[in-house]
Amino acid sequence: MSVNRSSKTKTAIIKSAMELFAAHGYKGTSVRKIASKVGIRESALYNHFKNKEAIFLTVCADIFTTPFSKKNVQEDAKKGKKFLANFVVQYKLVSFDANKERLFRIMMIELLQDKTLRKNFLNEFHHHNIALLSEAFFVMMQSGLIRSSDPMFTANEFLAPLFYYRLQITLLRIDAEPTTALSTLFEKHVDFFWESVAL
Amino acid sequence: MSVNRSSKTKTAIIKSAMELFAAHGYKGTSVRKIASKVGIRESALYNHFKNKEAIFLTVCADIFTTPFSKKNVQEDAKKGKKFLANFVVQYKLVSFDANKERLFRIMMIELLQDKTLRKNFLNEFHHHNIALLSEAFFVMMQSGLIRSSDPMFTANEFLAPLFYYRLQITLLRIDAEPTTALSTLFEKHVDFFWESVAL
DNA sequence: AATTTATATGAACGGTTGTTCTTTTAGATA
DNA sequence: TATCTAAAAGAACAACCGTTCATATAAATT
Repeated sequence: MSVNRSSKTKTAIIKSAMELFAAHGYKGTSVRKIASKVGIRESALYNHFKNKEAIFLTVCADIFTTPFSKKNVQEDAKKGKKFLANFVVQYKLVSFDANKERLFRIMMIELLQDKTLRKNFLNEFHHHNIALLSEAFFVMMQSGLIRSSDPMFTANEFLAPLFYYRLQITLLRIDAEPTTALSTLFEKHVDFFWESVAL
Repeated sequence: MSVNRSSKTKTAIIKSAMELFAAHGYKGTSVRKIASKVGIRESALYNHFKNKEAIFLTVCADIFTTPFSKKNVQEDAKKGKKFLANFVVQYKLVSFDANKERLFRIMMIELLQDKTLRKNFLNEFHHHNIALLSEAFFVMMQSGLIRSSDPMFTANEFLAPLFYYRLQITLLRIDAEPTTALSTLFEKHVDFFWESVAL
């Protein structure tokens, strides 16, 4: 099948493009540099993608896919601290995943320039997590596990440090600097947070 | 004095350049667009600045100037919650200052692409605040105002949400969306945090 | 008022950008 | 093996980039 060769270079294009976009952003990445990295000419790219933006959109396709499902939140939240610990473990895994990290870099670079990305960040990334955590905290409050308060605000206070630590890790890893000191922050955050809300 | 006319256009260049850099980043801002916004030709820019980078560096000159001085921390920290409330008030003022907001946007856009900026962010922005807060929390712990813990970690937990809220405000304001819901988060954070650490 | 000095203009440069086109090449089909 | 098809190459394009330079202009100095 001719599909094989075609899809093979298409995959190579996406891979190379992702690395370049993550390093230099959309404007800083030219179609020639992508093609060169793949090992083909720039004109050959157009056999696989309509234009540069199409490449970018394909690269960014699952930039907001999240491991956090709303499924079973009502039940899982009753586990209290264990629920939060599990949430943080998954958040940490994503933070240290090479591919997810590249997408995170792209997101942070384009976040302030691309309105669509910005909207998706707030909806898919922020609000999704806040909604999930809010629901969980609401359950915990009703179950008497934590002290009563505004669940959404509690969710914000819990999520914010995770994002900040992830950003720091990303920044350090760009320059290949060690992140060992930061990796324990996630678990410490759960302990600190739980101590402050638990009844 | 000829200085007058010169410095007038130089100021205009910096102003226009800052707005464009904040909106479209370094690569997305051309010297022609800066000149056009000022109302002069691109060649005239070079009478005031050596090159594009010199304009950018001038714009970014006080990107990391902070209202938080280490002066009197030892004494002020003894006020406990009031110290934190004051810190947050200043942080909030900076977040809603139009000029500081533009610089913050530029910083966030270039942070993942410009190594120097990244280094300065970690040193001047992050570590500076963490050092200041660490010192304050250490004093509070010794004074018996808050429960003993790692001061630096406590500082991280206190600072992280502030940054996250500021980022959200920035993102919303780019699209001219209301930020009223977010403006109260700063004060709520102080209350929430103090309740979790106070003895 | 005449001269000097600094700022603005307009054209031009070499280079890069995204994209399109025709031609060549290589793999799949018959 | 001959034919068809899809991917690659190579050249070219118009537009834009940062920067330079000779020239014109307006302001400041004498």
